[in-house]
Parts: sequence; C-alpha cells; structure tokens
Amino acid sequence: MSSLIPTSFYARDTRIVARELLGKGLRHGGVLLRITETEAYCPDDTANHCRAGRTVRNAAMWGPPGRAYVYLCYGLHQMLNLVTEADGVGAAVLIRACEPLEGLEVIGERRGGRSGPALLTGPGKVGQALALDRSWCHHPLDEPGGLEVLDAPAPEGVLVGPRIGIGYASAEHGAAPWRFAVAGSPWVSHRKGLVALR
DNA sequence: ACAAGGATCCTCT
DNA sequence: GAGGATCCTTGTT
Repeated sequence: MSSLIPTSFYARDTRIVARELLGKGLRHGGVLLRITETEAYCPDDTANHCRAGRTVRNAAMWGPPGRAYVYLCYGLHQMLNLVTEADGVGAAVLIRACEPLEGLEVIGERRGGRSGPALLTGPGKVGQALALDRSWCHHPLDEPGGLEVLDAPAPEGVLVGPRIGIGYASAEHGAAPWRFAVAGSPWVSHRKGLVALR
C-alpha cells in the first residue's frame, strides 16, 4: 500500500467509486486506515447535500473530483467525503467506517480511550481518528504528505444495503442499495440490512 | 436576526 | 432499539 490514487479514479459513477474504495488506504495525522464501509451520494439524489443546489457548505462536491469534502454534522462531527464525477456535478462518497492499520495508540487517544470496533465504525469516528476538520475541505487527495488515499487490493467479498440516517430522502432513494462494506469485517457499522453483492 | 433541521454518537433499557 | 446532546448551516423575516 504505497501509491496515491489518481484523480481519474474518482471521475466516474459515484456508486462504482464507492464500491472500489473498499480496501483502500487512508493516511493522515500519523494514522493509516483501511476503508471498510462507504456510501454513494449521487447526482439527482434526494439524500444528497446538493439536492437544493450549490451552497457555500457543499461547494466542494460541485468541484473537481479527487478532492475532500469535509462537513460538520450535528454541530460536532467532522465527516469525510471524497468528491466524485465530473467537475460541475455534485456528488461524493462518504467514508463511514475503517479498520486501523497503523497508529492504533493515537487513534485510541483521539477516541477517548475506547477500543475495538467502537473506535472506527461510524463517519464521525473516522473524522475524529484522522484528526480532520473543515480546513481539509477542497484538499486534493493525490498530494503527497496531505490527506492521502492509497491504492490497495480489493476485498474478496462486498456487502451492499441501504444508506443510514437519510429518512428525509424519497422512498426510492432511501431504499437504494448505495452503501457498501467489506464482507466479514468487524469494522462495519449497522451490519443489519447488508447482503452479499451478487 | 431568528428558527429549524440534521449523511451522528453515546448511554441507557 | 430509543432518546437526548450539541451547534453550525441554511433559508426566511
């Protein structure tokens, strides 16, 4: 796990990018993580922050692919997304959960001394473990030494299911199987509702 | 200037 | 499985 993923990887259908991000590396703040759970937020998606058009907060999602979109949820959680699709299209992949590979001690400190899957199963937890804040919004993900996304082999099996916490979306989008997770991994939030990808 | 609403987390049952 | 904490962003006066 060493090479940075190029921008072209992100300039594709958001659901494909979300699935293929499983297993990839995430390095920042002295910590290396393996992505184990993602969600796709697509164009024309009623669960998407961009559903009401462009705003100061969601500007990064409308921008070029391969950059970070970090936003504050419930006034306290820093949520990491990776911007997808062409420049001018509002779409991104939310990183929901990860497995720790390096820096376990630092992660534990940032997560209030917790241990086990509670460390990293949830998007707010991932942001906290990586020491991210909104100053990282718009940051290019292929820049060495910054917030790095590293290439790695795809997992053996993938699970899919509906996304979490989007009760405000339409019935169609609320049920869409746009959440992806590494099969058999304990580092996944809300296991219920996930099924093997054909 | 104000009110409303969250892509969650944690602590209980 | 359910409910409260918490405070910024947004759209509306």
